[in-house]
Amino acid sequence: MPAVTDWLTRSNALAALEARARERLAGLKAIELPAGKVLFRPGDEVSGFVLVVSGRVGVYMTGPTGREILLYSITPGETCVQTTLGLLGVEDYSAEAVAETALEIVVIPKPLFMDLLDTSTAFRTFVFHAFASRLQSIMQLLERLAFTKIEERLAAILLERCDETGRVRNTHQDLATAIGSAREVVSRRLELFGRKGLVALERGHIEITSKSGLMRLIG
Amino acid sequence: MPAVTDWLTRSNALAALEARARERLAGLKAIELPAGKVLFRPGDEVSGFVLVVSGRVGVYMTGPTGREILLYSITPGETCVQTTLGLLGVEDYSAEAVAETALEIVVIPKPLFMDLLDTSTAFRTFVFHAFASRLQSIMQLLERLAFTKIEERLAAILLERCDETGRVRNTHQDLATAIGSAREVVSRRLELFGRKGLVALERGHIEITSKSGLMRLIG
DNA sequence: TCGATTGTGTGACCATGTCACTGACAAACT
DNA sequence: AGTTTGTCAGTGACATGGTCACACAATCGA
Repeated sequence: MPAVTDWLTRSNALAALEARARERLAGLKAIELPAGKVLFRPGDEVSGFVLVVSGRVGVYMTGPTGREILLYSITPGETCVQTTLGLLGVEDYSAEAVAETALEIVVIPKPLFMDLLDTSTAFRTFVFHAFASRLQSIMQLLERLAFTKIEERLAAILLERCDETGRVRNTHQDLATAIGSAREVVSRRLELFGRKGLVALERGHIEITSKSGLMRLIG
Repeated sequence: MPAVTDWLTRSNALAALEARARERLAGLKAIELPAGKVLFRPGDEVSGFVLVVSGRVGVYMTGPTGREILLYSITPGETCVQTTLGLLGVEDYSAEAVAETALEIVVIPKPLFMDLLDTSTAFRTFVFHAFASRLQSIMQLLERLAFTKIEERLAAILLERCDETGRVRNTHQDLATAIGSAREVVSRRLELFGRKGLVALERGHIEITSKSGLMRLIG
């Protein structure tokens, strides 16, 4: 068990919080979770409002054939709207949240959450914005899924996920999930990219050899 | 200009509103709009919170090829989350809202909206629930788009949109938009349904001849 | 070292979206 | 009535993408 962390101070998401609300939250400890831990599955009971302090969570939807789509990632300072939906009494649906790195999270128990919503303007604003921007991002995902070609989505995700040296530490399957496609499709398209000299393929990762070439594919 | 309507009384969405908040809203008049009116387009300024009192609004997203998807419909007592996003300062994206029938709407000006959010628990709850259930429905749409076959989506929309006698007063294009597909695809699939004896095709509408047959396709 | 697991490559096939048409029908106009 | 115009539906050809069924190579544990 870690020492009580100063998550409230570190979390700039709640920086604007009033002193009174701050006091109420001060007692909560951040919980540490290992990478790979499943935060919730379809049908789970929701016990509180989840705030990610450090690390990254992926929220996935799985189809009947086993194909998966990454709905969104939760980064530090963000919350899991899925659980918020549950707290507000909306039935949930089939999505799964997985810790993609080691995590520190804070769980605000439902009664405290409800109380803060009523009493803290800053907290309310925070929750509203979280909702709004998540809705926004889901709509963008929908738009990409419905209207954008694989080639473009793939190029975009490669550029998004590469490090400074241009290396993308993802398997083809990871990339396929991220863009809502199938592994085989990604493999084939990557091979094409390879033949065009845009990338070099290795087992488990990809080297981008022409960033500008990929960027041209996005427009 | 219609007489001041009693929209607040008629709208059971805000039935639980406190007396004080009710007073603030009492001065607002419902606005009547004709069918076909475009409520907003991408890039429009948002002046207030929109509540539909009667009629139905369709919110569509259009792709570069001209293909359209119905994101959701707004029915009486519901709000347009798109405008709410705007009010909360989230940039909006390319969606369009069209009156599908004649409408009565109420627009709560931004300052009053903000004030109600701060002072009325019931109003806040209403807005939160609106957000939550819209997010929910958008996710379901995403799920259908990503994982469900045309046949199933088409059968579902036919059953959803038929009247008591089994007639669906929609063109193939309407149905295609509703399920996020293309007109030609819907035409072909409908012809197949016809050959199987599930529907009879006419110009401008469709007669369902075997409800149970369509239901079997959904599962 | 020997499986077992994981990541990738491939071919075949089906479902769907797109393009480019055609014709059928209905409302409006002369 | 005939003509025009616009909407709606049917169709063939083709490209893209998802699914299935494999093969094979790299990696990792026991």
